[in-house]
Amino acid sequence: MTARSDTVRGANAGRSRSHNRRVVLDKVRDAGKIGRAEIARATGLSTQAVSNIIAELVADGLLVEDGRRSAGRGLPALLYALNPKGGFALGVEIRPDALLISVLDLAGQELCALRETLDTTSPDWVCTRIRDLRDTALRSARVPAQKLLGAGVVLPGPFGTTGLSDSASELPEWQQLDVASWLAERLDLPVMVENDANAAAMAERVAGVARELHTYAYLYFGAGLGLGLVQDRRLMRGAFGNAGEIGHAMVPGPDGAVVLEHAVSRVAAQKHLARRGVHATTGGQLETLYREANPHLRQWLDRAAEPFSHAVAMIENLLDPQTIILGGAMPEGILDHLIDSVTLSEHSVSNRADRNVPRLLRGRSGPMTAARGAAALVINQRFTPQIPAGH
Amino acid sequence: MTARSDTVRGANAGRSRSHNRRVVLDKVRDAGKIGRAEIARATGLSTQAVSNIIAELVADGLLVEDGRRSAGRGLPALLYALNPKGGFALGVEIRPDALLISVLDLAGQELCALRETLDTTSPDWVCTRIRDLRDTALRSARVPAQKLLGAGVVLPGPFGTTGLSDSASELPEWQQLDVASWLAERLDLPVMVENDANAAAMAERVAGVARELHTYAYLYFGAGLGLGLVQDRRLMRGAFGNAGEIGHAMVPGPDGAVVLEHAVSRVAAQKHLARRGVHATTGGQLETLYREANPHLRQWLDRAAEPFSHAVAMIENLLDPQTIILGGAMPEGILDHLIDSVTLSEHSVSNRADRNVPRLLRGRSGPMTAARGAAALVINQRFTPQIPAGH
DNA sequence: TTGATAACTCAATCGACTTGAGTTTTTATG
DNA sequence: CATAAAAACTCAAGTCGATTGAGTTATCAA
Repeated sequence: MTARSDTVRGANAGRSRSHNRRVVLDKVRDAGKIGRAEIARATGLSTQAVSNIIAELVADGLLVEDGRRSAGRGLPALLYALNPKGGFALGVEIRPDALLISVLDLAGQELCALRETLDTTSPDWVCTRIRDLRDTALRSARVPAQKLLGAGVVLPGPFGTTGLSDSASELPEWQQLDVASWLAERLDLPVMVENDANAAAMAERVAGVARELHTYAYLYFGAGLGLGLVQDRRLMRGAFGNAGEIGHAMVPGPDGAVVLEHAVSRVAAQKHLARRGVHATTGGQLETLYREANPHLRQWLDRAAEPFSHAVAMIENLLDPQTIILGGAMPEGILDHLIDSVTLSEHSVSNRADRNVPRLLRGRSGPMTAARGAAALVINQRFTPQIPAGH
Repeated sequence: MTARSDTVRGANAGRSRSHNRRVVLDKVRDAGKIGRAEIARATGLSTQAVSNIIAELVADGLLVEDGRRSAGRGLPALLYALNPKGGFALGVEIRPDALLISVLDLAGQELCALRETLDTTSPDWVCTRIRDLRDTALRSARVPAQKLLGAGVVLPGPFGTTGLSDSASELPEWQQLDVASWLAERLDLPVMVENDANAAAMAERVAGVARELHTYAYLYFGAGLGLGLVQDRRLMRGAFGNAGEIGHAMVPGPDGAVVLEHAVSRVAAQKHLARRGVHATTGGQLETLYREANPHLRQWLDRAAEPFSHAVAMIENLLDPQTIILGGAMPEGILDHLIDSVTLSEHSVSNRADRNVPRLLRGRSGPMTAARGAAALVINQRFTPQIPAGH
């Protein structure tokens, strides 16, 4: 499914321009407002080049002029900012039981979120549903179709047939398909496909706690537990697109080694509760139980702390991220509780004096993170210089 | 020590050319011999552009013409190959007790390897020793100094003050220093600094089992256990250059959770043997014990298998590499034994039908891997297109 | 023998960045 | 308050490097 880059492409004038557009957009994005001269200094481009690129971006509607700023002597700089309405992205999350749609603007604001239950998951049927929901969403968000920059699609990983494939719960009919090009043709849009954790990581980068981070990990609570890895602004996907399958790692727990996601995940919590006669099928119910300080849930949290701490230590030492973000389909209170209850290893490369970000953060994107992240993939791509790869 | 990229640089004609030179070199390297037209097709450049670049590379001595190849009709292609003598790299490994030097040619062949015991490790003293050994090595390898492309330096990680810093065993005087620029000035060469595992990973890419791989992990047996991560030809260094500190991960073992490198590392084996009255301080002694089927060593290997298997599973599921390479200061027989004794989890993203590389490989670079890898960093850099970053 | 095919070269063109001179606006200074 | 320094920006020319298209050469197949 996920072809890997075996050859890197050469550069030419056109590809330089496209790279430089991204560089400029990225700089504007992270500065908020910024003048040409400052961009030129930061990027090593001449002010003239920046001027030309900005003129183009303004003409395309991606940037807008936004005031002046005087910094001491000299002509005050004309500032530019992102035009949130300059482009939009469609996010699609396909689950075995439901279809979720999100529309984001360039600034990462969610303009519309839709959800629909799926009875069948055949690609053709799902595709017609996506098209319907897309149209509904665009109407409600008042977004003209031609301003859609692309679509991101989240499918349950892992991709390809691997030892983790567990076809019962997943989307067997989709595994054989080159989803990106299949959907691109039918939606008439560029399409990017990712797993939930990677998408969620991008949601936080585009409009969440990771806005100013370039290297971080995102622990995604879905059915199981996934990890999205961002290194230097780009997703680390591994050789086959399946990096981050942390849920199956064995970690030490209170009663010996356990599979991480058997100890720390929403399903794990629900099973723990069910065995004690407490049934919580929705996130809302879990949240209520947490607020009511349900003793069984507390017990589960207490038992989850140790394996969770080991997972955090493992991620820190293997990946040396700026921070680890927690999010996904788990009530915020519970995520915060996990963060508070973790034993942060002193024996970690992340235990450093000069850090300016907490070692753990809770994400902001809430339960629709994956669909939102799917759209964020598209937006992030516009802002992140790529090494052009593959054919 | 390791400044991180906060801004990506813009492209211009000159930087495009430098990118394209790397792209062409990389293609020649992995094809062995190749003609202009094929490079053009593979990279998306015009044949004319490839011609110009090749002319430049030939003039610089990096490529040589190497025969013709006829593929059916049409003019047979003039083939080009790397000129191994077109450039050389110096590799330096600085350990608390010794200094190791390696000189590689462009093809990754080692022309000279030197080792010297260090009594003191003050930067000034070490620097003079490096200069001396460099001169000796260049003389013995008959390499003119002006053909040195740069120097790679391996220092014991982790970099910066972290929870893993264990200053007793390391090089405290070096921690405060910006080693790369400090040495660059004194050696009058571009200098790159990495930890041992990352360097070792590059050694295998430049002239070992990873020649044709782009995404893999390297488990490095030094004093402890480190992990070098290569994703899409580039080292994954984490936010602070300390990614891959796997040795401190807690993994399940035969008697409960253990620190991985307490179970699987050269020091672990030596301690195990010492407790049983067998003293093996050198790699050679370990190798002899292994060949003699020493029961204590066998017992250690048996006990190491489980934690090692967990580590492998963890790496596979977190990073989805093409393969995991084992190497470093551990006798080959023992590495092979570990590879044979590992229980490869079926429950892994690496368990896939379409793989064409074994899940585990032993590296080829032997005990001087890190110094050799240091030099390989320089060579790899010439071949690997970079996203230009930072100021 | 002849034509198709492929690799390669030459010369012209083009796109995008850089350079340097000049304009405008603001602030600091005497 | 006048003036000079400083900074942002624009204009026009120059340069670098890739592309394009026509032309040459060598090989193979019919």
